[in-house]
Amino acid sequence: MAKLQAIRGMNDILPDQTPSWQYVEKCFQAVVHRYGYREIRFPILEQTQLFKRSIGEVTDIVEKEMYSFDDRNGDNLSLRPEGTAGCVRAADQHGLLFNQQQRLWYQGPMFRHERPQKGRYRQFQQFGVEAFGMAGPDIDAEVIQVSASLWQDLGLENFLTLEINNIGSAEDRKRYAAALSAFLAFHADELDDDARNRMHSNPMRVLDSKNPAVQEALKGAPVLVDYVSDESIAHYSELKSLLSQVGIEFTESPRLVRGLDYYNNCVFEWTTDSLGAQGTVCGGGRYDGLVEQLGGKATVAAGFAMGVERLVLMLDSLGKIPEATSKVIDVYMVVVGGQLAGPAALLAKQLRQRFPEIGLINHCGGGKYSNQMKRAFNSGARLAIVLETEPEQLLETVKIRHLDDSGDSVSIEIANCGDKLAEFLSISE
RNA sequence: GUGACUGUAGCUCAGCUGGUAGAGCCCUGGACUGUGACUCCGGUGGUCGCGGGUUCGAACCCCGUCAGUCACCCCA
Repeated sequence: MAKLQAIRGMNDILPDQTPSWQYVEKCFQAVVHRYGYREIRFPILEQTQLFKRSIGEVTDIVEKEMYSFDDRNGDNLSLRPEGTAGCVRAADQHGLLFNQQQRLWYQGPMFRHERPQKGRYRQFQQFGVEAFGMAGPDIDAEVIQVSASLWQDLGLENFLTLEINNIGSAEDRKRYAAALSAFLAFHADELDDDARNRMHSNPMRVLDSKNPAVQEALKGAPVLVDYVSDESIAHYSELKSLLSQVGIEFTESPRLVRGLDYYNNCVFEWTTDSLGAQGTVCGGGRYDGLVEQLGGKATVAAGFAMGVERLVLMLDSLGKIPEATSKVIDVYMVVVGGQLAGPAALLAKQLRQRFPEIGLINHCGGGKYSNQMKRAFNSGARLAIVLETEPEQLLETVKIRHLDDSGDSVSIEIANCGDKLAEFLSISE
């Protein structure tokens, strides 16, 4: 029978890797806790309609990247390609939004059917925060600060740069898109196929084309800023002032356009050049119209999402994962001779009860002393407890050996094993 | 979705122009040694990603397919 393998772009995270992940998860949770955000969990599967109505019918994500299918009832469902839509749906459905302020965070797998490459997978993990019910630029600044705090904690602050832009209100963009669309149509023969396809359906996406010919043709194109309302501009400049006051550096990128339709006014991205082509580690912004668009009472909002794979990749390549995170156990028990299985299990039980915080592996499966000792060293444990007697003899003493360069060992009565362990591991009870 | 490269033991790889597969590491048994070592001897482990085709014969050629890597595209 052919061997089964994982689905393309869906990764197994093996024991050697999980410590890095746990490290990032712990940092993230510590940061959002400091800012008073509360965790929300919502399903991986939603009605396809939810994503169409929030992310946008003509976005790449909805058009060609969603995992959609009919379930047994004939309902069309999709694996979530991002978190915001589900978060809004859940929060609104349970009455968390109307006339309230909410600071929420979530974490979990997202799914997009893209061609996998470095930092881009079909199942990937996102962390995100969403803040509801706060209209001023102060919450925009706070959301950005949350992300900046995480970079600080992870030691990445020098490897990420913040880009921001003001994309105006939905109304502003509608007027601008019409003007841009007309401009592009006039210059259609200077564009490539991709740009021509989008010039009516989603003209703003043409702006960040990497094709030099297209960029050349865009010279003289209408500029979004000219279509943005005064109110929006005031909000944006206040945000910039706030960021400066808390010492967050940023660059303004007039071409920064988010790929999800629900964003408005201030949007931002954190990018790095240490990841190859997938430089965006975190992206977000305001989405004041989304709640109403999904059928709720109008509620302003802002948030971001970050890709955990990309963070872990960065941390690994930059050597920013502390070594201690992969430490698993403290003590390895070497058991020579099958007749000692009982006494070994009993001693291990007693030690685990007395020292619930330490990790102790009781060697199973037999094997000769030297091989067990090798495992003890490779396990990363600090101490080995050696159980060994002549056949037919009672086990009265055990040996505790330091697994460092000294290799020192002491022989002690089994009853005193716990005391000696506490001393060697500096455990105060 | 497009393109380039790749896919041989658990791991890293070799295998010349086609003749049914090797090395090192790992694991394991033993010898030696006051005992994670070194050295020596032995052992386990592969339907050569999968499926077709060409051939007397394919890991090596052809087609398809799956997966990996990177880039385009897109985004976290």
